[in-house]
Amino acid sequence: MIIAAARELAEAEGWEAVTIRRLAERIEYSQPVLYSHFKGKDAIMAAVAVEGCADLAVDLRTARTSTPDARRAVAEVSTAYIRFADRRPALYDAMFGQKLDLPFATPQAPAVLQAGFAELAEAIRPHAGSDDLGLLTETFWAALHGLVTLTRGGRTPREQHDRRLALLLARFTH
Amino acid sequence: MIIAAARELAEAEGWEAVTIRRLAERIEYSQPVLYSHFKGKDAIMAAVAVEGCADLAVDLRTARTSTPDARRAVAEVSTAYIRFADRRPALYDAMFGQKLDLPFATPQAPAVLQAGFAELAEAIRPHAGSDDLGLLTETFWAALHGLVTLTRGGRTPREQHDRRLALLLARFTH
DNA sequence: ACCTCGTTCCTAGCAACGCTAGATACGGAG
DNA sequence: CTCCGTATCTAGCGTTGCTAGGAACGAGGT
Repeated sequence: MIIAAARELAEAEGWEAVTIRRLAERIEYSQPVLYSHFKGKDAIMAAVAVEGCADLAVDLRTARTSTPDARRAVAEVSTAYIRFADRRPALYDAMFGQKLDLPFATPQAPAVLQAGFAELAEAIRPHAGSDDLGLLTETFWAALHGLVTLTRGGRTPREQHDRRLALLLARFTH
Repeated sequence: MIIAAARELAEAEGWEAVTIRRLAERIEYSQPVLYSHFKGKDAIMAAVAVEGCADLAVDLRTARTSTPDARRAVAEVSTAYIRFADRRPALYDAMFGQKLDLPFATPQAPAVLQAGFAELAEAIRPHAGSDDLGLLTETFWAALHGLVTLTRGGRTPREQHDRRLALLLARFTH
């Protein structure tokens, strides 16, 4: 209930509107109850983020397996990634925007997280050449993440988002 | 005084430690005085961010003009960018991390901001080929920004940062 | 039937936050 | 000597994350 309420509220009004008091009110318990389930607000956000990772992994997988063409697959995965960030800004924010004490690039990372990364890696693999797949995937991921955050923050005009993505893809596929 | 105090405090303890009360205490005035100079905390952060943009532009310029070799120039500019983000995390955060009501990719954008972007663009220009220089610069910038934020947020291990940058450069220069 | 005990939940409160209303001190202009 | 705009203050509002301490309640033993 707590996670669901936090997610709904965040997606509806943004994370700054998510307060312990409002969550408590919404689930019809008092505030201290939340602290007996989570260490604090950050832990609740982390839980929502993990849910979000699972969703993203699903999106990426269906995008990647939607076509046998290796070049189109990367494009599909990329647009799926960007679309996810675009349609679920609060979720994306919890996952990749904030400080978040989740183990990420380590074996203890949540499985859903590794699954999403693996989808990206599989899409990239045909274009890796002799480069290290893991590192290349991280680099490509960073580029996607940068496009998303700069556009979202208003640093980069939204209009030509597609053309920027095309430029990126042109440099990462061959 | 306000901007200087905010910047020092942010660089020393991070933005979450920067409160109006502490700033007021540090400059030895009462809190309302700050509100007669800035509309609110966000405006103070924006002012610090503009200062940071000027600093970054200087760093990028000296990096770009440090070598006549076009390929090395991009590399120098990139490492300068990353180093700036690494050594002044709070400043970088104010500039590109937060919501920030500054005009960015418009003619009204602060001159210092456009100056920094122009340095990036000049470094990229020799490798643009037939691509639109502005869009390509934005894309490259996004990739750098992604590398910075993912590493900073712990999403990507810091160790092989250099190799990731090398991969990125290999794809953006030719 | 009664007492005990762990669990679950609540009311109440702390310290800190961003921000604002209203009052006060002070200097130059008439 | 008065007036008035400016600069500054004290005090306080409403909100935040989080916690201390106590009340209610069901299971288990005597």
